[in-house]
Amino acid sequence: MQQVAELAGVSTALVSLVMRDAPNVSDYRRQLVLAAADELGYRPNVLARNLASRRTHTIGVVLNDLHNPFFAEIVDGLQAAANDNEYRILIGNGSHSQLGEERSVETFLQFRADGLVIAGSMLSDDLLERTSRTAPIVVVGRTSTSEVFDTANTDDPVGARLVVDHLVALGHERIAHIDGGRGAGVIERRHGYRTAMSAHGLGEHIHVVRGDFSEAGGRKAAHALMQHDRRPTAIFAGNDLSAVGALDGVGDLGFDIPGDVSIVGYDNTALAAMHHVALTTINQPAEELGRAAIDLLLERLDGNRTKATHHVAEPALICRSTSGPPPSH
Amino acid sequence: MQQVAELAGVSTALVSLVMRDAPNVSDYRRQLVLAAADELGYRPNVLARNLASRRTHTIGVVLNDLHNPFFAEIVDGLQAAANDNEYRILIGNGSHSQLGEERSVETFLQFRADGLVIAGSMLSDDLLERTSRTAPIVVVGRTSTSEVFDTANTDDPVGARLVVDHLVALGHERIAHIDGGRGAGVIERRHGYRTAMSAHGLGEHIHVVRGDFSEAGGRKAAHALMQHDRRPTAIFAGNDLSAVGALDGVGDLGFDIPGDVSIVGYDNTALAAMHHVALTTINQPAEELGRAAIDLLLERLDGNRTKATHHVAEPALICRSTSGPPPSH
DNA sequence: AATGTGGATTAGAGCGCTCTAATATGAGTG
DNA sequence: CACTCATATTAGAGCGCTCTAATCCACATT
Repeated sequence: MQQVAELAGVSTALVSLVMRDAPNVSDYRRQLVLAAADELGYRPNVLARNLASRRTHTIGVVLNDLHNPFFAEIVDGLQAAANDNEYRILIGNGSHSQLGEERSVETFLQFRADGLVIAGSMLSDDLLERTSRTAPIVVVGRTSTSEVFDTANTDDPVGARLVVDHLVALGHERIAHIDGGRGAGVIERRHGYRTAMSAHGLGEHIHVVRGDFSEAGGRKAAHALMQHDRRPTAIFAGNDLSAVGALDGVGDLGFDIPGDVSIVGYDNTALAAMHHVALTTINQPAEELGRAAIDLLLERLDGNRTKATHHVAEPALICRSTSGPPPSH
Repeated sequence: MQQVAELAGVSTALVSLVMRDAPNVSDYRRQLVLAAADELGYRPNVLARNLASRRTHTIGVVLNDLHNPFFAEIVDGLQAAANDNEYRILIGNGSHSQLGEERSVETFLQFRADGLVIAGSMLSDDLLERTSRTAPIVVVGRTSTSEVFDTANTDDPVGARLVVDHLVALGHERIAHIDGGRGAGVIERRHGYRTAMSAHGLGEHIHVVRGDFSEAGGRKAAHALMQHDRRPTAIFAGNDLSAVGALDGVGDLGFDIPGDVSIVGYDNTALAAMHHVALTTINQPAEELGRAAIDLLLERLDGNRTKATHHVAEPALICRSTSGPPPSH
C-alpha cells in the first residue's frame, strides 16, 4: 500500500480511500492510484482491512449436510441475495453432526464473519442464542420461538398435514412416518403428522420410526417398517433423501411402488423431480428461504432491527408417481 | 488479550504462547492464563493472528457445482485430511460458472488462505498458474501437464476406455457420448471415448453431443440423440449427473433402459448407487482424491516440494442395471 | 481584502495479535 | 560458589490496513 502511495505520489490514506471507492476523491488522483496499484499488482489485504474496520462483509453459512441437495438449493438463494448486497459467502461443512457444526461456527466466529446462516442445524436453541450474542444468526429450516435469533423456514406442521391429507384422500390408513432423528424440523413434521393422523381418526395407526435424514437411514427404516407384522401402506419420510433411501429399501424387499406402498418425501429437491424417482413430496421454496435469511441478517447488520423475526414460507404438495391408492387386500 | 495478561499477571506474549499451545511454557502459568481467558470469555482474534503470523491455517476449496454430489464426496476426503492436519476448510461456490469460480478464488486469496483446492474447475491453466504464484493450488478432477500447480484426478482416458470396452463387450456399436462442455476432465473423457471407439473399429459410429455436466444438459442431449435418425443403442454420459438427466430424457421419449438403450455415467456418486437409478458408471475414488489434494498442498506449504506433482487414481467400472445388450433389431 | 464554505487530502493512532531478540531463572557442573 | 546451558518469560516492533481529526485549498460571499 505504501509503495502504491509513493508511486502515485499520494498518502496511504488516499490509497485506502480509492481502494474501497469512497466518495470525495478527485478523479485525477483516483486514476493515479488505480494506475499505480495496477502496475504493482497490488491486492488489498482483507485480513488487515477487516482487522482495522471491524467488518468482514462476509457471511458464514453452515450446512448440516453437503450431501443433501436441499442445502445446495438454499445456498443458491443465499448466494444470489449476498451478491446483490455486496456480501460474500463462505460455506462450512457441518458433516451431519453437532460437533462438525460447532466447529464450523467457531471457525466463522474466529474469522469474524459479520453474520451466520445455519441451515438444518442440530444445535440447541440455547447454544445458538449464546452464539448470537457474538454475531447475528439466522437459522434456516427449523422453527424456533427464540426471541434472540431469527429463523427462515417452511410451515412444517402444515407440510406434514398436506402429506397425511393426500394419503388419506387416496384411501390409506396405515401411514407410517420416518423422522429425521436429531435433524432440523423433525419435531414439527412428526408432530404435524401425529396431529393430522388423529384428526382423521387414525390415531391408532400412528407409527413413527427413527431416521436421520440420510439415504442410509431411510433405507434402514423402510426395511424395519416393511418387515413389521402390520406393515404400512404408505410411508411419509421426513425428507427427500430418506424418502429415496426408503424407495430403495422397499425395492430391495421386492415391493412395488406405489402398488404395494406409497412413499412421500419432503423438500422437493432435484432428486425428487428426477423422472426415475418422481417422488411425491412437499415443496419448500429453498431459494426464497435463502433470500429471506440474507434479508433478515442484513436488517440486523444495518442496525434496523433487534427483535427476533421468524419468516415462515408456505409448503405445497407436489404430487408425482410414488403415491397412489393402497393395495386392495 | 491484554486484560487476560493482566488478570493472569503475565505478559501478553505469554498469553499468545499459551493460546497457540506453544511448547516451553510452564504448567503453572499455562493454568493461570487459561483460567483468566476462561473467566473473561476471551477468544483469540484469528484475523489479527493471521495478519501477524502470515499464516491462516485455512484451505479454500472452490467447488464448481454444489449440486453435483461428486463434489460433496470430495469434500469428505478434504475435510478428513484437513482435520488430521489441523487445517480448516472453507468452501466457495463456483456456481457452475467461470465467473463464479474466479470470484471464489479471489475471495480466498484476499482472505489469505494458505492454499487452494479447486475441484472441477473450468478455469484456464494459464489463470491457474498465475494464481498459484500467490498461493499453492491443487486442481482436482482434471488432468494437466502444468509444471506449476499440482493435480489430483482419475485416469480419465482409461475410465472412458473402460466404458467403451464394457459396451462393446455387450454387443453395442452405435455408442454416443454426451460430453461436459467446458467442465473438468471433458477433453480426456471425450478423447478416451474416441480412441477406444477407433480401437474397436467403430470409428464411423463416433458421435459426440454437447452437455454441461448437469441434469438438464444430459436430458437435452439425450433428447437430441434419441431423435437422431441413426440413434445410438448406448450412451456414455460424461458424469453421473448428466447420465441421470439422460435417463430421464430417454424415459420421456418412452424408451426402455437398458432394453432400447444402455446408459453409462461417470463418477459413481451416491446418485448412481441408488436402487432406483442403479446406474452403470465409472468409480472415481473421491475420498482418495480429496486426501491426496490436501497431502499435495501440505507438502508445498511445509516447503518440502516445489516441483509440480500429478496424483493419478485408478478408475473402475461399476456395472449396474442401466447397461445391457443392444436391442436385436 | 477578509471571511466563510465544503470538498479533497493527510498524519498518525490503533485494530489484536505474533515474532525476534533480549533477559530472567534455575538446575547441574567442576 | 561462580559459571554453564537450557528453559521460561518479556519488551516492543510490526503485520497492512481504517478512521478520526486536522489541514489544505479553491472558490464564493460580504
